[in-house]
Amino acid sequence: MKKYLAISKDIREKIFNKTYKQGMKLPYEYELCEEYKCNKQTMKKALEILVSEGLIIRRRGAGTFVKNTVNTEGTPELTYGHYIKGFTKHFTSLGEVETKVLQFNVIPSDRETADKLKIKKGDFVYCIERVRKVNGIPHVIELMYMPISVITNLRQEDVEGSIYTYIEDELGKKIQGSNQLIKAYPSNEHDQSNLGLEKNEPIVEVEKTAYLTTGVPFEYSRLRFHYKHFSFYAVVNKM
Amino acid sequence: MKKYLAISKDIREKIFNKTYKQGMKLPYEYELCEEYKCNKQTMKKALEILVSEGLIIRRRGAGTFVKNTVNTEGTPELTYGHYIKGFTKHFTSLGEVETKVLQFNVIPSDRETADKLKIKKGDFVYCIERVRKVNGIPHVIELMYMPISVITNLRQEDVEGSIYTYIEDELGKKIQGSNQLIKAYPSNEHDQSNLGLEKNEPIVEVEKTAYLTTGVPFEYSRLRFHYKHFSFYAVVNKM
DNA sequence: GAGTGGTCTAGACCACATC
DNA sequence: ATGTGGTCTAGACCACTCT
Repeated sequence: MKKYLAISKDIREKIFNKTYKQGMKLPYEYELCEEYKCNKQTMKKALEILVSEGLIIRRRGAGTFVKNTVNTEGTPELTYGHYIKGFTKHFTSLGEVETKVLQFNVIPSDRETADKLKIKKGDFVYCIERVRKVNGIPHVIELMYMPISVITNLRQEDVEGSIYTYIEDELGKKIQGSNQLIKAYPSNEHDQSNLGLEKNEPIVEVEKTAYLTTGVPFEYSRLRFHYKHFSFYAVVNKM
Repeated sequence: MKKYLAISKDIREKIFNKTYKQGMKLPYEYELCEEYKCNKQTMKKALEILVSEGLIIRRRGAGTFVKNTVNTEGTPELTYGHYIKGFTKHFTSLGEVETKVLQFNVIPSDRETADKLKIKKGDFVYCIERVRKVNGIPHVIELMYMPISVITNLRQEDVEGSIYTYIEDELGKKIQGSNQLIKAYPSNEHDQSNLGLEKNEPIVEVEKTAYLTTGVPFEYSRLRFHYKHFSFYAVVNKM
């Protein structure tokens, strides 16, 4: 285990433990270095993680403090947040994940899909449409495109389960991350019937391009969430 | 200017310049160190910024590469994104910002507002409701609460302009950041008449708690955006 | 095996808020 | 003026990818 991750984990726990309470000043950097037997830079890196998570703030000349706004009760991390591991792993803690496959075809890519996936227009892609439910409640309609040259031999049974698990465990490829554009729209009839929405109720669309550690894009998708099952929590630190 | 910011700025420009093109390998770390006459750690910090912006990826044993998904044409940064500087500064490049004040009162805080602002229920807060327009087009209805003990002597003319400018320039206080929860909802009649929405069109609500560098919360607000004028771009890197 | 980037240390000096 | 956290350097060693 990397030292800076171990340290940040320990201090994070102390914040949730209320060993370090809201608004409280943490020991000075050099004291923490002694406590954890590490160098200044390592401690800095550990604390930077907690800053980016919105748990602490650091002020030159003053010290390091637990933020007043920390929610030490239930973590609000049921939110969309860092959804990179895929739907299954993200929601599996909440209940039973079910998948209904609406479409599973191989088609020639159109201009936009080809652009996003950095392939040639007309190159074949999987076109997958699925409804994902948690405890029987529909959360999202996923419309995904994946190049058959990258994600090889995808089968119906993989599509009914976790595609990300297939990519990582079966194909042995590593996922790097994704770019996501989040917007809201009025729902259409397709959304309404599949997600159980009223006519005036909206969806939140996430347009997502995901790629492997090699830099190769492997997924372009449009995820249409029931508005009640989408929230995004962001911590914004100035500069 | 900090060295690592200067370096990351220069390399960022080279990516947008196409001096470094999509998918291209950057020089090795030690070569970049020589080029910019800096230490390994400083270069690492500079490149980390570009990683977090989604412009490059680094792979141990392989090298540093410009991402294939970089949009080197128009920056998509008209998005909500890092909206910390406040609406005025964020949108001022897009056109003329107008503000219509619907409410400007001092009221006793309710339980929820007091909790968020870490004050006692009943402590007085400014209650401000404004419609913000860009080039005459309404973008958002802002409903804001600020403790009168923190944001002192706010006047009608400040509320008609930029409150953030008042806080920083007149009061000389520094803004640290904010926590934001983003969700979509069907619009109500108030939204429809003020934002020019049809009955079936939604809004995106941002629930925001902002605080000063001292850790003191100074703003709790609910921003209701016209759905066409809200988008959020996120780069998610695994782990 | 060669060559990448990642982690960690030790120490000098700087910028900033107020102990 | 003091004492915080921030930046920068120099160098050792480790982990991973690609032949």
